[in-house]
Amino acid sequence: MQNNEKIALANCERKLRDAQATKRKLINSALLAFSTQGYDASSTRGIETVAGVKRGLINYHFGSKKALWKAAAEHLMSTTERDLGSALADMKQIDEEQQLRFFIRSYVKFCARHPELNRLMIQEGMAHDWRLTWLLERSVRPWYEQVCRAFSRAAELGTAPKMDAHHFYYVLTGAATLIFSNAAEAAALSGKDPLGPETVDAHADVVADLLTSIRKPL
Amino acid sequence: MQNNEKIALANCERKLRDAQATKRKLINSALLAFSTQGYDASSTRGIETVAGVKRGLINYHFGSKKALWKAAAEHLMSTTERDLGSALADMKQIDEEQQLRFFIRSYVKFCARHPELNRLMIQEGMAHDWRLTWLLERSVRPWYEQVCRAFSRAAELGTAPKMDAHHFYYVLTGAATLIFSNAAEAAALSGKDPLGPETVDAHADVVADLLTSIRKPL
DNA sequence: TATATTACTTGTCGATTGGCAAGTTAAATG
DNA sequence: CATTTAACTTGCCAATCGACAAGTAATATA
Repeated sequence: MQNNEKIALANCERKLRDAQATKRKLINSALLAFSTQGYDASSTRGIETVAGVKRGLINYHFGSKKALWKAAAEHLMSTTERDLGSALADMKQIDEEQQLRFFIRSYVKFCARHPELNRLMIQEGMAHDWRLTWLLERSVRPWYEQVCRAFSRAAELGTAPKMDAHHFYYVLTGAATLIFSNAAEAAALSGKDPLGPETVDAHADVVADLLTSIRKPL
Repeated sequence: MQNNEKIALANCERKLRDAQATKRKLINSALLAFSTQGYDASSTRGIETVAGVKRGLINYHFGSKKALWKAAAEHLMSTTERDLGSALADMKQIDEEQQLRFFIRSYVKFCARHPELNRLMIQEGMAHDWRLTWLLERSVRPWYEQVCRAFSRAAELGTAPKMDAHHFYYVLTGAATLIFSNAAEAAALSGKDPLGPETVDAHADVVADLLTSIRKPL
């Protein structure tokens, strides 16, 4: 009896796990398509093919293309909050004068690990439809205010250059991410892999040097 | 006779001008669609509707969607070269130590006047297909080398911050353009028009201050 | 063992896509 | 005035789109 129950439970879990695996594969494939091609240019059939699953499973598991986009965006944003959140927790352990520099370097390295985040923001930031509204309320506005607060604290300490916080946000975001968002172009221009560890580290240093008014320690 | 000839010539020119007007309207509409929605998400029927012309005229005047893209991109790139070229000619008239600052401010203000340029580059810079190849050979590579040369000259004068030219290119381009490319998002976050003259001028100052190591004159 | 549920599969629908071809219209030409 | 040409118009085509519905197969439950 107990044995049968365990087997039944294991089967149930395996079945659930397989369904979760299908959803996970679809979300990863959707994220790739939506961030690089945009929402309208991404076909559900193409997303299913890249995910390696049968046609129709998007509508079965998510109900619609719109719901798939929301699930994929939610997955990306929660991943972002988890990864960047732990970096920001580490930040508070270090010397206050170095915090802005640490923040910027962490942000640049995160953007290199997840270029799909900024690609999606670029795709959806140009026109104001339901997807930009969703992104703004779900994560962009909180993140924007967090960056502005970090900048204001650094400005009080004198570790940030003098400028308006709004311009700082777009200078930081643009300077930090374009080389990764446009990796294909950057690779063709330089001959090097923009997402390789050396380039990422060098870029993080450049952006941090520019956007902090004190020099990095030896 | 001479009068008739003049009338005939005028009629001929009017006919030709109307055809040119149709092509111009289609190119402007195509540029808007391709830069904000991307190539695949832009429909030829939609482009014709926005242009206010009848269905079928894209294939009549350009032959195919691909040829329309090339014509629109060529128009944008020649406009860019003309506008930025005159700014760069003005640059050589001023004090050499102020040239990098003037260059950056001119570039930022141009990007605000023509956000479709950087939007198109972002759309096409993510994946390496025939459109990125076309853009690279037609204009990106020459412009990239021009920026790198301007940076190197400024570095010799000591007016540029110390960094690799490739990183300078992407820091400048990203910092200068994201606030305009993502104007819908930036407007929602700040409540102000990112393309308005005050915001553009403030942004040009911020980027120029950051990317030149000497202060602006009184 | 019979039934129900979950996960997946497949056929089909109406709408939209880019492109072609056979038109029409009007001005230019001889 | 007859003919040609340039500019535009429209009907149609195969392919693809998102979505739905009617399946199948395997597992869970009673």
